[in-house]
Formats: sequence, C-alpha cells, structure tokens
Amino acid sequence: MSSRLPAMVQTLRDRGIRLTAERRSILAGVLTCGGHFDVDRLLSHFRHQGVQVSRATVYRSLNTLVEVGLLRKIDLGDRPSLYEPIEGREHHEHMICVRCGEIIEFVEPEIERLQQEVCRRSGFEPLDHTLQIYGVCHACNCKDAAEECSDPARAGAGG
Amino acid sequence: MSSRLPAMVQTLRDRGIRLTAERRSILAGVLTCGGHFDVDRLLSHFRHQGVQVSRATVYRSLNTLVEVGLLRKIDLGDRPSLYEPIEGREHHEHMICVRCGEIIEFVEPEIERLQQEVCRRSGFEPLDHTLQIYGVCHACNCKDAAEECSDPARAGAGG
DNA sequence: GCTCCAGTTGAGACAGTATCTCAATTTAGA
DNA sequence: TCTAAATTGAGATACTGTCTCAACTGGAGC
Ligand SMILES: [Zn+2]
Ligand SMILES: [Zn+2]
Ligand SMILES: [Zn+2]
Ligand SMILES: [Zn+2]
Repeated sequence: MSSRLPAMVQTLRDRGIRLTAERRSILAGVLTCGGHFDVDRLLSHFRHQGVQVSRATVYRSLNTLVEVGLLRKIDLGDRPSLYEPIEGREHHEHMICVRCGEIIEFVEPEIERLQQEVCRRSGFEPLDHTLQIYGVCHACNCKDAAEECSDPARAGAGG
Repeated sequence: MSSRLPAMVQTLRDRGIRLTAERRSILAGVLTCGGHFDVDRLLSHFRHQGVQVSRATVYRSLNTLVEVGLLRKIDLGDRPSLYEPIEGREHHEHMICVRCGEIIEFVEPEIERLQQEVCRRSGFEPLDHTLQIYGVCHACNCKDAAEECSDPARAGAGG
C-alpha cells in the first residue's frame, strides 16, 4: 500500500511543491483511506491517529493532489466530494447506491469512445467528464425483497 | 412558447397542487427562460419584471416541478444547478464549455443502453444518472486560435 | 359571495461544503 | 545559518440550498 508514497512524494518534488509535514500526513492518509473517501473521513482518520492537520490544509492539499494528477475528485453535487488515488488505476466511472452509499466502479471503454465521438461531431474539446449512476445496489435490493416477504402487509407500500 | 403553460397548470391541478400567484409566475418564468437556467437567472428575471417571488419559494417550486416531472434538474456539483423544461423533449446529456458557459445538448442512445447493460451486469437498479462533458466549445477554440495568431509571442504560453 | 383550513409564502435563520485572509511558521536552496 | 517564498491554521467568509414559523391564501363547500 504505502509503497506508492515515495512515487507520490517524487511527483510533488518534481513539481516544486514543498514537502511539509502536513502534506506527508495527507499523502499517507490518502493511501490509508484508499478507495473513495471524503474530507471528513480523512480528518477523522487524522484525529484518531493524533495527527494535526487543519481542515483548510486538507482541502488545499487535496486540490493540489488533484492538480498534479495523483488524485481524482468525484463531484457528487449535494454530497461532499469524494477522492480516489489515480496511480495505476484504469479510468472508470461509478454507480452509487442511494440506500447504503456503496460505490461500485465500472469500466466501459465504449462509453468513453462514444463521448469522444460526440465531442468530435460538435467540435467540442473535452477536458473532463462526470458519469455517475445513482440507484439501488444488489445487496440493498435483496434486503428489500426479504423485508417484503417477512412483512407482506407492507409489500405494496413501496411503489 | 407559453402555449405549454396550460398543460403545466393542468399537471399541477391533477396532482392537487395549489395554483398560487407565485407558482403561476414561476411556470411563466420557466417557459420564458427556457433552455437551461439557474435560480439566479429566474430571480433576476422576476426582478426585471417587477414580479414578487421569494428565493425560498423559487427553490421550493422548482423542486416541486422536478418532482411532478415538468422540470429536469442538472446537478453541476460546484456551480449552481441548472433546470430545463422536460415536456416533449428527448432525453439528452450536456457538454458544458468551461470558457463561455455555453451548453450543448447531445443524444446518444448507445451510451444510455450501455449504462443499462452495466447496471444489469452488477445487479444494480439505476434510478438516475448524470453525464456531463466539460471542455472548450468550438467557438471558444476558434477564438483562442485567432488570438494566438494575432499575438504570436504568447503562442506557446497556453500549454 | 362567504367561510374555513390545509397548503403556501416570506424573511431570515440555519446547515453544509468549500474557500479566503493574514499573521505566524516552515521549507529548501544559497 | 540565513532568507525569501511557500505554507499553515483559526476563523471569517462565500455560496447554495433548506428550514422555521407566523401570516396569508386558494379553492372546496356552502
Ligand atoms: Zn446499497
Ligand atoms: Zn473509483
Ligand atoms: Zn465556449
Ligand atoms: Zn438540456
């Protein structure tokens, strides 16, 4: 896991970005949290570890990491944004369960290609895109079905 | 344009939603603004027209119109959400120019189908999705090119 | 038209995410 | 070590959007 830290440190060095204690903590925290995390998750991680990093610095550093291409920001609109490490990961999009918050990644090169194609047709130069599918994950669907079976009186109330 | 107003009014009636003066103003404003508008645009439209509708009511009514299916909300994350009338319009997605704010719509059924396919494979029940492509529109790209030509000294500074 | 009340409104408080300010501190290079 | 410039932290601030609650009103019923 943390074997990626030196590479990330080097990336910052190469960009002339100073390696403060806070940024080291944040790099480590990012790798520890992994997956998809938000600012609060990172901050509570720091609190548990007794690491001192202010909220402002966390926001600033995450923005910096996004800028240098180490992190990807997933903008969810109303909810707090999520972040995920990019290094060595294939470009993917997300399905987000509105019940349990589960995040499922998917890769669909044909969708990516079609987006390029659409842009080409319009003379539009794409820089970034967001594709999120909101819905109910398999587990939550199964749970719903089980509850309806054990409580038939409510079986019709969900629609 | 405003010929759609009676139909929208009827939709509210059918749902038992009261037709207040404010809601009439908002329906009219929605049709006047048309295209893709945000809350501020609607509010300034009302100011210009001397129409009194509070911010809270605008937010509330827009949410209501989304709920009854007359309006679609486009969640842009950091920016204020956009709204667009749905009636009679084909489902589409948006390209958004980060320079001039221009919004270009596109329809790509194959992308929609692939999303369904991806969900099916994961046992994920899709309820909603967002697909926005951010980039530079054709007009802005041309403008950039023209400026580089007339100001060759800066030709290399953009990358 | 009049009455009545549940639904609606408005002003401003409030919630939540994220950025900004600026004095104090720290990094990194000479 | 010394210094300039970058960075940090605490709190203010910006901004979108929702909530509170007293006052108001649409529209059904008479
Ligand atoms: Zn779920
Ligand atoms: Zn992901
Ligand atoms: Zn443009
Ligand atoms: Zn549109």
